Amino acid sequence: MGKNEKISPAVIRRLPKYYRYLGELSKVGVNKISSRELSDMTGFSASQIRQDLNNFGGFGQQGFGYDVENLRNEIGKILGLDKKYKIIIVGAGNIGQAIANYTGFYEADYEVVALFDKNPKLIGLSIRNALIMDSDDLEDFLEKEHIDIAVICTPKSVCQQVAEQLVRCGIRAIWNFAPKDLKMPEEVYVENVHLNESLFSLTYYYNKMKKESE
Amino acid sequence: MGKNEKISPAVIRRLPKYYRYLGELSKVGVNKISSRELSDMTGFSASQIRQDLNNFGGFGQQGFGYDVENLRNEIGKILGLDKKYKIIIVGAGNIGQAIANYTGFYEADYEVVALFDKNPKLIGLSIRNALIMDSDDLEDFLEKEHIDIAVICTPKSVCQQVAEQLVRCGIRAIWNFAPKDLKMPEEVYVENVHLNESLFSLTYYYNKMKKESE
DNA sequence: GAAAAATCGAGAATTTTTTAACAATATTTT
DNA sequence: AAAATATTGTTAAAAAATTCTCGATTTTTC
Ligand SMILES: NC(=O)c1ccc[n+]([C@@H]2O[C@H](COP(=O)([O-])OP(=O)(O)OC[C@H]3O[C@@H](n4cnc5c(N)ncnc54)[C@H](O)[C@@H]3O)[C@@H](O)[C@H]2O)c1
Ligand SMILES: NC(=O)c1ccc[n+]([C@@H]2O[C@H](COP(=O)([O-])OP(=O)(O)OC[C@H]3O[C@@H](n4cnc5c(N)ncnc54)[C@H](O)[C@@H]3O)[C@@H](O)[C@H]2O)c1
Repeated sequence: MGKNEKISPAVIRRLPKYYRYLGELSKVGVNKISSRELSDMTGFSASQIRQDLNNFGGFGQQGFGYDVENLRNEIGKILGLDKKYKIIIVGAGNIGQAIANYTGFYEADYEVVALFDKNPKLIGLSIRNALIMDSDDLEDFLEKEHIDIAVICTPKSVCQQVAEQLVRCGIRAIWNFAPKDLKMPEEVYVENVHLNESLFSLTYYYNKMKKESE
Repeated sequence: MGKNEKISPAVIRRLPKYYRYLGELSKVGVNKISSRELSDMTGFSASQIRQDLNNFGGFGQQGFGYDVENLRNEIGKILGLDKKYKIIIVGAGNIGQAIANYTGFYEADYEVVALFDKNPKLIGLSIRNALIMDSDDLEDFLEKEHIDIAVICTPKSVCQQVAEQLVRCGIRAIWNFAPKDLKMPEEVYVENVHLNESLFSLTYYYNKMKKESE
């Protein structure tokens, strides 16, 4: 499937956006799209879009454009959205519950199988078919069930030790919401959602704009 | 304060990370740090750290390093974390409530002043001193109160119209959690938190690693 | 107190990413 | 059916980001 070269992270982060727009187009019955039109929608340059896609193979047709449904499927396959993923969430507080409650990852087949917490008041409750379990039972659970992705929603004070426990039990993909960089072995991929950093960037640009408009 | 050139977004996104590590160092009593040590902690190269900081002025001392507390303050000033910000949240569902409940933006002075929702069951409730108000009262509220940042936590179907309403009422900074790109005039800064895209990237790298380890 | 080591800041070199150019190919028009 | 138009894929050029190098300066060692 495509070329063997290393694909830059910037490319990978643009793919989900293409995928989303293609999904919207598909939904409203558009079945052909050019890189130029996609550029107008996404804000990325047409050239960049073509370049990005050609990292993985030629999905378009010269003189014509791209078939919306086909391109969407191809990008989905590249990202792995054609497969099913089982997820657990560790830390069933504000963020952990919000994610468990979320039904909008529909585009792909993600299933939150269980949550884990150490707070006895939460243990035993359910969120959309997923039970909140005692975090003491985490290791036993992971021995029995195959889980693809673990979401860390604990306080930052314990996120590193939780991550290490997860990795010991075979987890290789972590979605980390705690504001700390996990130190992990190479074979584990960590995707951080650092909301503080996002808000701080926003703050910088907010102030910059205010200054400029003075 | 520093030079007039345009600073790249990549630099701005690294500053909050430096700021966080410096805060941690400060807390444990370290008061001197070299770009080399900061490199070991953050994973960014020492050269890049020095280059980044020199966009804003020379905060270090040759042969010595950087004063932790001083550098942290300087980065804080660059980001604008020395000022106070009033925030409202539109959409008091899962994510909106999670953010309102969050006390971890402590590093700077952010205050969630109010939430807005159209669900009568939510209107009137309070989250940490912030009242959930009727979204019909949003415009009146914004006329009276000065708000710096609006957080959009509504379903994506209404996020564009909500954003337009906010901008009409003078909002210039939006933190958007809805999975859609807002079309906004130039003078409005939008910081997107697109969790779907983050999860899709994670999925790509998870699959890539699995393939490589086969 | 002189020599050695550490370190920043600045500019140069390198690498990576993005944009532009254009030949090849498909569609549409006349 | 020929000409005009549209559009991709690919290669080249340009721009941007990162890393390297090194002189200047401070601290540490002997
Ligand atoms: N809520 C937000 O808006 C927000 C924003 C930015 C970052 N974060 C980060 O996300 C994480 C979660 O935030 P939150 O607001 O949901 O916090 P929270 O306090 O609501 O939830 C944390 C949960 O983790 C549980 N927990 C603690 N130790 C545990 C352990 N060892 N094993 C399993 N569970 C454990 C707690 O019982 C609690 O239920 C934190 O690291 C926070 O800094 C949250
Ligand atoms: N929860 C998650 O984990 C998650 C993940 C990714 C993206 N998101 C996005 O974040 C947004 C919020 O998600 P959520 O899970 O909190 O949803 P939610 O349904 O829990 O909350 C949405 C809230 O918005 C309110 N609302 C609807 N229309 C409104 C309007 N016109 N004005 C004011 N309020 C209005 C609803 O009454 C509801 O309380 C959505 O766009 C969702 O796609 C959420």
